[in-house]
Amino acid sequence: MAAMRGTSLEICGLRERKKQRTREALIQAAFDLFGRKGFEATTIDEIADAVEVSSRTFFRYFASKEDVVLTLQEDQFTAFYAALAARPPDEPLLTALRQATVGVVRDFEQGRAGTSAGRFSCVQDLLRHSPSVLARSLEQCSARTDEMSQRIAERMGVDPRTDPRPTLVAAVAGTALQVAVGAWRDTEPDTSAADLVERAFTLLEEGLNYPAPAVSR
Amino acid sequence: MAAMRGTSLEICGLRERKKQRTREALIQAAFDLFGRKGFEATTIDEIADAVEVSSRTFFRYFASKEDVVLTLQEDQFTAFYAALAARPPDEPLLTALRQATVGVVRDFEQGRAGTSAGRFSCVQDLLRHSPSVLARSLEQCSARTDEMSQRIAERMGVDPRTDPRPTLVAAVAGTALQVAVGAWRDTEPDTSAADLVERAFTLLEEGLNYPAPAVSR
Amino acid sequence: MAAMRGTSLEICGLRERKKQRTREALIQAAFDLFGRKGFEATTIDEIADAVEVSSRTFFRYFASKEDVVLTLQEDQFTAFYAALAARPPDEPLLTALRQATVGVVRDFEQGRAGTSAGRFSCVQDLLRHSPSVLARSLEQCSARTDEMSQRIAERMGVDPRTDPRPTLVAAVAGTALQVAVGAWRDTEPDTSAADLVERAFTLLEEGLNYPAPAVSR
Amino acid sequence: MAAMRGTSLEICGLRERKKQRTREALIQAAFDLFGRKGFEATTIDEIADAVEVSSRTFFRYFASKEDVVLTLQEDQFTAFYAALAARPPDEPLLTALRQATVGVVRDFEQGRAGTSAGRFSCVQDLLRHSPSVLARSLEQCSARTDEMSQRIAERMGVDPRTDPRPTLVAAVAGTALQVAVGAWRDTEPDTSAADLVERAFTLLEEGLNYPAPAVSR
DNA sequence: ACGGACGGGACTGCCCGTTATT
DNA sequence: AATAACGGGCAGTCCCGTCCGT
Repeated sequence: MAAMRGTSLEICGLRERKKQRTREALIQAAFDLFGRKGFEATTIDEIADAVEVSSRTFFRYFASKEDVVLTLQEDQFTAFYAALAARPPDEPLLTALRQATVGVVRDFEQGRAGTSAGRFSCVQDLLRHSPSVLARSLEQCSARTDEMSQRIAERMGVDPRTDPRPTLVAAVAGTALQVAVGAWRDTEPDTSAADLVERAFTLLEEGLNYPAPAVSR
Repeated sequence: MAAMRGTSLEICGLRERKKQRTREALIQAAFDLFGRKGFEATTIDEIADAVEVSSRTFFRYFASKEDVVLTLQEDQFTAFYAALAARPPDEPLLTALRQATVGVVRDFEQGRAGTSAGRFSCVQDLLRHSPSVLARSLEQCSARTDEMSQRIAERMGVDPRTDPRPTLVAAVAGTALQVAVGAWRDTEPDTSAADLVERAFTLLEEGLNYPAPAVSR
Repeated sequence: MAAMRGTSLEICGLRERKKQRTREALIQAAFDLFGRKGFEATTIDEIADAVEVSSRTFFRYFASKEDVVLTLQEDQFTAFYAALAARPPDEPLLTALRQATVGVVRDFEQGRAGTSAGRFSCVQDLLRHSPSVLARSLEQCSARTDEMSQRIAERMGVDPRTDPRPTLVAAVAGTALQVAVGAWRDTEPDTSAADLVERAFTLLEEGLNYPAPAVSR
Repeated sequence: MAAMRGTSLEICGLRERKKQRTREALIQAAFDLFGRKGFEATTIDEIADAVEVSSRTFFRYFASKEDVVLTLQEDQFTAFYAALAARPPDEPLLTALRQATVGVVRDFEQGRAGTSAGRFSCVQDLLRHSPSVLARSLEQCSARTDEMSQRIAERMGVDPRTDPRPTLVAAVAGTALQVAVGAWRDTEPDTSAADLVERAFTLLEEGLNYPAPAVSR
């Protein structure tokens, strides 16, 4: 009666399909409105109206207005985990993180990563101009730090509950990414975000404990 | 009518004093209620009622409920800037940051840093249990990163607009602090937060690019 | 500085007057809509829209939709307590209750008892057709029964905690009133409710233990 | 497909039995939850969850949350009608009502009246602690007053549409019952409800128009 | 028959602009 | 002129009850 359920791509029921369509429509409508009127000026009722559902339904799909935006980050995290797992196990840690991160950023930047990729720069704009989105994004990132720590600990072959290094590396790597993306937003539009990310991780690899300048002043 | 306003220490007017008292009373009442009923369960009306002002007045002193909590962090940043400036100029960068940070944390932890210090652990509890407070705190921290970058750039003798390193170091140092405080919250109550902070910065100084384990499993 | 505040009639500020007007307008609009569409079918938004305030404002004046209706009962209770206290102390109990009740009903029925009186029959309809209003009304009445018992006990010169009679009389009198009003709703529009109430109380005074009919059928 | 459905006693099918079990389980779960958290605070979802059905299914059995509670009272009314019809026709009215009422209460109180009887005191607890349940119950009682009036009118040999007395007696008798049960809830657990009911009806029979105390205080 | 999705209404809290009061 | 009360609007939650696919 239930033939083969397992692959994540499987979209058997009529019902599931409708849900996916509603969800995607909400995201699309939200991004449209955000782009046109700004994030704070867009009300949830407007988003819901655009898709012709009730605002109540919006909340069945997203816990808050910010969550629509964060959907994209979810995908990025997922992609990152896959990329990290694909790195050769004998690579030094930060090198592997750099390679994985840069690869994911490049994919999203160039729209190679599915539906959500095309909204990469749009999300960056929102993060730039809407404090509450930024706040939620930061929150989500730190919430993900636990999972990141776990994966890094596995790579290092240590226990994250006793060794503080995985957690620290996870957090620092996340920060480096944020700094790089932040810098990217401040540059000309045609700069490659991936390049800036690569540079930031390279600095990390080289160490940050810069000596005081030889000639003081 | 406004004679000589300039020095920040000036607390001459009767009016200013009353404002300070109202402000402090609001903070005190807020922390009392937060401690007793939790952050989200406490309404602004309750805080205002406890001090016998209107809730509208609350908003003259704080932009939001979260801001009451973040008052403390302001003090910490201020203290940190002073501590960093006091480090000898020939110290390597991360070493100076470590010394400054550890000193500030130790002072607050031990209640040596004025009125707000005694609420250090209370704030940590709020950060732990109230997502919105955490979000605002993270937001505030990244907002402060610009100023941090500037100070670090001065120490390094470079221009933060062309050299990405100060910004990266500022962000990474902030992250290290957060990770350490986060770890501290998960330990027994009598652990020293300052010690954990020191350890995190020491790891940073040593570099994070750990090699892959010799025996691959 | 504050000249003579004490009388309940005092309505000095422009503000208070506006509040009273808003409140009264909400009540009026609510009753209009209830009358036209029924209680459940009327939404708070509609009431608020009719007065051109936000629905949020509605809730500043009434805790719930039902509370609009119960406003009237408050006035009736207050009037009744006054009327009962005014009866000569040597009147038999049910007689005093009858006189007080009939007086109050007559005043309300004829619109002599302030603004709310004109809505007497409308409230009765609501009580009849809207379960949730009835429920709240009954709740309010039972809450008031204690107070009624107390007043009756005082008149009887007994203690209501040991003597069951005051409570019984209070409840029975309330029931007689309800029955009379219920019968009145089923009659032609120009019947006097007060007359029916008077008749019901007279029956109570005469005793209800009717003998079986002499000729059984 | 539906073999022989006619007699109400017929409980042949496996399906019907399951339905009865579900229904009974819902009632039981509802009463448990009402007792523990109160009526209002209990949601239909919780009741449904406790029986492991969807809330949708709940609505297949009961039109609303209140209906669960009122199930029991239905049985009591039915029993009362039977008891009243069994009284000798030459008994005075209130006497007959007293005998019938006391008998029914005694049966339920002692669990002699089928499944629902065992929940008698449970329902009383609900009536005691949840005003809204009480309200609903009163509402149902008033709804039943019409039927009661009819039966009483038959006994009196009059027409209830022209003679107000049957309606008044029906309502007053219901009130007396309520007052008695209310008083019973406030006494020690082992008091007999039936005794209190008997006392209340006796007071009614004696008349309530107590003279003013000879010595006015 | 069942249950997930949905609609929609009640209600609350936060925050802010306007406006009356002192 | 300073202050706070009032009102508005939006986010967000909860719950009831229905529609429709399975």
